Amino acid sequence: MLQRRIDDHAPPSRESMREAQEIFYRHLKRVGLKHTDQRDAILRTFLETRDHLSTDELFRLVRKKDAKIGFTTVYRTLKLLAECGLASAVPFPDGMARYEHQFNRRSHHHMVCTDCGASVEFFSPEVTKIEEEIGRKYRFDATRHNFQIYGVCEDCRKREHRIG
Amino acid sequence: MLQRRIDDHAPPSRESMREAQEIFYRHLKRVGLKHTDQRDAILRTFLETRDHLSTDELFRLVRKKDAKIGFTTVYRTLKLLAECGLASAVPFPDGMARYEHQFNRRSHHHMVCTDCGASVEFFSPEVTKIEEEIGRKYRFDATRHNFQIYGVCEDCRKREHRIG
DNA sequence: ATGAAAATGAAATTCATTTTCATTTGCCGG
DNA sequence: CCGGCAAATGAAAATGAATTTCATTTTCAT
Repeated sequence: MLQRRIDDHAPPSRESMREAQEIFYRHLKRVGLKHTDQRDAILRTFLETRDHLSTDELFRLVRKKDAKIGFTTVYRTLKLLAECGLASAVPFPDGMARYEHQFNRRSHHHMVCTDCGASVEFFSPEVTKIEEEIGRKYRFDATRHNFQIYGVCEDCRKREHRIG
Repeated sequence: MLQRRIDDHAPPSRESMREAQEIFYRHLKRVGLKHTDQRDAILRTFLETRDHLSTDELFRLVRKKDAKIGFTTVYRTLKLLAECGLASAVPFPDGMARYEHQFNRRSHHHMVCTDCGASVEFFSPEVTKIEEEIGRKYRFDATRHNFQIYGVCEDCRKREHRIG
């Protein structure tokens, strides 16, 4: 099931695409890795996509552009993107590792429909405040947090009502 | 890595143990399943343990009490416990399915140390308030939420300081 | 007690993830 | 521009948690 993402973010401009590539290349150089066409293609595909992608889903999208790119390369590149902060894992109830891109995105959280899998982003500055407070209180060096709300979305509730 | 849990909850009294068993048996009856010694032993072991257990970890604990109980039965029983609300999955960075028991526990969340894996519970009624607000706003029938803060705990920070 | 339905547990299977390895490619020095 | 070496690639194999299968045993309503 594709985890459709309902959000407020625009497709990336050529500008921001280049900016994200810069970040990626700088990271590669820093850890002594090389710049390749495959990594380029994978980054571009990833940034263009709004959904929460599993490795396999990203692989399928990449393959449409260049059938010679293998699953393993997509898998490894996704890890690199996560390392440099361009991608981050989002835990979904289906248990598969899913990533969303984080470039130029403001802090947000997800409501996930346990029925159809759709996720709606929401924004709550309070959540970030709680992270800070708790970190201070427990002397934890808090670096990130995870907040998801699970439930049934309006569409699914209506559908169930019609059927039931 | 065992996910040690630092919390405020007491070991279950004989009283509350029986209460939890009641809930379990009622659930079994409702879905037409049977009461067995194995399920009993697994529930008891689960309730007595404070850590966040993977299926395998619970299996090892159960096996100490009764070596004849198989992994499969533990796996299936854990699912049943989750179904009737006595157990709930907690997503940890190690990616394995981990459960904590929910009987007589007040709503809480976790700070997870990404270094040593320890988790500290914290309580924040605001988080529950946010769940309600967001649910109302987006007409989502919110049933539960997930909130974890990741970071480095004080002990690990000190240890790293000594080494580095 | 009896028999139908469910439970058990060892083994097999599934499937996402990760590693291996032979080959190809990027890139730094001259 | 060239040589060489470290890294990248990708197919295939390995891993390992989660799940299913199935022959046997147990529960429980009658």
